[in-house]
Amino acid sequence: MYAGRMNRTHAVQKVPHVTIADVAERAGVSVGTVSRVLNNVENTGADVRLRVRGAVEALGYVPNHAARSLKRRLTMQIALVVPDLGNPVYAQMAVGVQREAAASGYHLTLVSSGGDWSEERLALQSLEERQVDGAIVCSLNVTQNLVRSVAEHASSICVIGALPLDCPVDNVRLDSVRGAELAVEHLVGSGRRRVGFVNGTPGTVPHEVRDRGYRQALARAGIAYDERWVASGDFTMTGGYEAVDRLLDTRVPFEALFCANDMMALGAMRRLQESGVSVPRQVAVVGMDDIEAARMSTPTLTTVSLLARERGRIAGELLLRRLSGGGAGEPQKVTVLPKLITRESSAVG
Amino acid sequence: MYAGRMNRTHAVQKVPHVTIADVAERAGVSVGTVSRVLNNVENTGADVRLRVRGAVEALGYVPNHAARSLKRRLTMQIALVVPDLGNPVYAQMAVGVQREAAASGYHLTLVSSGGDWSEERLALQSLEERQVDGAIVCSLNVTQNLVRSVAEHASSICVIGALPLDCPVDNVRLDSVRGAELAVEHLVGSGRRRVGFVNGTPGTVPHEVRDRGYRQALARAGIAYDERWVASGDFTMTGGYEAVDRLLDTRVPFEALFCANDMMALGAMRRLQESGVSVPRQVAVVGMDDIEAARMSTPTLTTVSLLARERGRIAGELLLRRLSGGGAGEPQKVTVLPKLITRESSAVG
DNA sequence: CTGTTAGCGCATTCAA
DNA sequence: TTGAATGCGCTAACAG
Repeated sequence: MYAGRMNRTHAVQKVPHVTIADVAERAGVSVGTVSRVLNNVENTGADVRLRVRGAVEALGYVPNHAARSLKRRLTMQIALVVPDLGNPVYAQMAVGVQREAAASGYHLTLVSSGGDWSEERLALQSLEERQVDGAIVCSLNVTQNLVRSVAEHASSICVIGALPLDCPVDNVRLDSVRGAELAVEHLVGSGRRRVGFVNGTPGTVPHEVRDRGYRQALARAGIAYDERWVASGDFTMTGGYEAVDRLLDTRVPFEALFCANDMMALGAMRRLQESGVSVPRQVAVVGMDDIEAARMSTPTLTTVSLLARERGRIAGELLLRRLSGGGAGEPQKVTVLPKLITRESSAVG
Repeated sequence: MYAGRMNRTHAVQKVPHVTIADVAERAGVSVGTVSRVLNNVENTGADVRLRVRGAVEALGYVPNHAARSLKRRLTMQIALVVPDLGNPVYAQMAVGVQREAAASGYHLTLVSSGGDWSEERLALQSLEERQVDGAIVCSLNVTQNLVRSVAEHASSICVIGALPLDCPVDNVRLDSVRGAELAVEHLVGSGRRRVGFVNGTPGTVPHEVRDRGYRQALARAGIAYDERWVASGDFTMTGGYEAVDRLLDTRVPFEALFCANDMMALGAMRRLQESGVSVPRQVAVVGMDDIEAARMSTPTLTTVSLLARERGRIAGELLLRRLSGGGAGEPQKVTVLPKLITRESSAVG
């Protein structure tokens, strides 16, 4: 029956919120003056300024964000919507955006949509609620309508990734076809002409894109496309492992291997090594993504970085520029070129 | 001289903000009623409810977050402060918090402090500005004073990691000593008694902690501590590689190796394999962290997970519970036990 | 059950 | 240069 005294020990003592009015009183000026001093606006008398600053200090005044937002119609917050924060790619993207935002005094709100389209909708709604001044959306599910509806609300928005044509919003995209080309060109450039290819899940966009890059690079090098060099995995390590299994079965020799992503490349290398095939001496391998594991495998994996952090940084830059410009201006489109990162798995000799 | 027409094509057409008053007028009711309907509060007439909902729909009304926050003194936002979002550990932590927050209708603001203490200060300030209702701080720099000052502002806060004694805030910590013990126990349990140890940078807390776990586990197994089994790296892959170099030089045989983190374990395995030592047949290896690369190495790496996501989840849970409880109640302390994840690098036989 | 009204804390207009 | 007054959009307390 001692319940009456429970939870009292550390009870929160409500610190009476000190407002701009308290500061004004203490400094012997009006609230308007305090506001002006705090925002360094208009000419304010040196003495008054000092008294106000003193009162702020003494009272421990700290401005109320909600009130300021309500009045200014600015939250100084932007949102980033990604499918899955747990995926290192998106985590890196978040870092890029965060840095850029922080540098401009903005805070970042993160929404991990889980690929769920209703979650995305929800996130964009918070934008409409003016909980944030703008948003960066990275998702495969951004439909034209979705973006349109938001854009019409006069909100600033930037999309990372593919976008339906004719969407009047800022956009950062990636030339992934060029990425695949870079990989193959690198392999061919080191004198290996029989270049195998482990692509991802057939029917997906990434599959399509990498296929195009692979074919174009070969064509440009004057090498005929041979489908016996090509196998498909499901973007997992096991998928890569088994794809090489099949490639090996055909007994068609190859001296290089381009894999649609690093995980499959790692699986592929494992399979090759288990067959006694030396990487890179007998077969050079190149992956795509530049995941952390690529730096730690044996041998370390040559790969094509898709520059997630950089794309995040650019998206942040575009969005912030738009915000500072009042939302006006032509939609900006930026295309980022992937970058080849050379490591041991494709070394020559 | 056509500047006058520049940037006009896509000029933002300010959609006149539709407010609760507009809805009220359209529905033929008062603003109070609209507010009640929107918040499902008190009994409202079915017909009125319908008319209001209709008006909301027709006008495309969306509540203004700032105004609501100002009035309710609640932002429905919480913050997470981590040293570096780019570090997968913290990214995972963020995922844990985010999930928990989203489930309760809260948004997550992320602050990557870069280990910079002033950044942390800044983050906590946004807390004081009532930009967020509460914060989770994960950092080595949380000083007692810092936490105290914030706690006094009646804000809810939860710290992940070590905390000065007597800090009256919620706290989630990790029993890392036990983590090291788990690793060594696993090794010893598989019949290997000569357990080498690659520790991290001497003089750091993680070094201290793992050392303790290593010694305790050995002692408990009745194995004498032998310093010739121990080397130190700097938590990098190269560090692990070179540490094994030294271990090999001493020519003191060992049949198992515990490494203070996965990166060093990967480096260690590489060095062992280059010396023709088979892992796990001749030497079993266990790391710590469970980074992505641990699942992709050859052999895959047995490791001790520090459960970052889980800690984030728990921290979120504690914070949200406190928020819903009005901030009152005893500070909660939760200790998470690391988890052994068995893979190929420590297989028996 | 619903309408009216008074602020929440601040920025900003208009006077002085 | 400064003070007074108004309202941002919404919730909640009070009347009816």
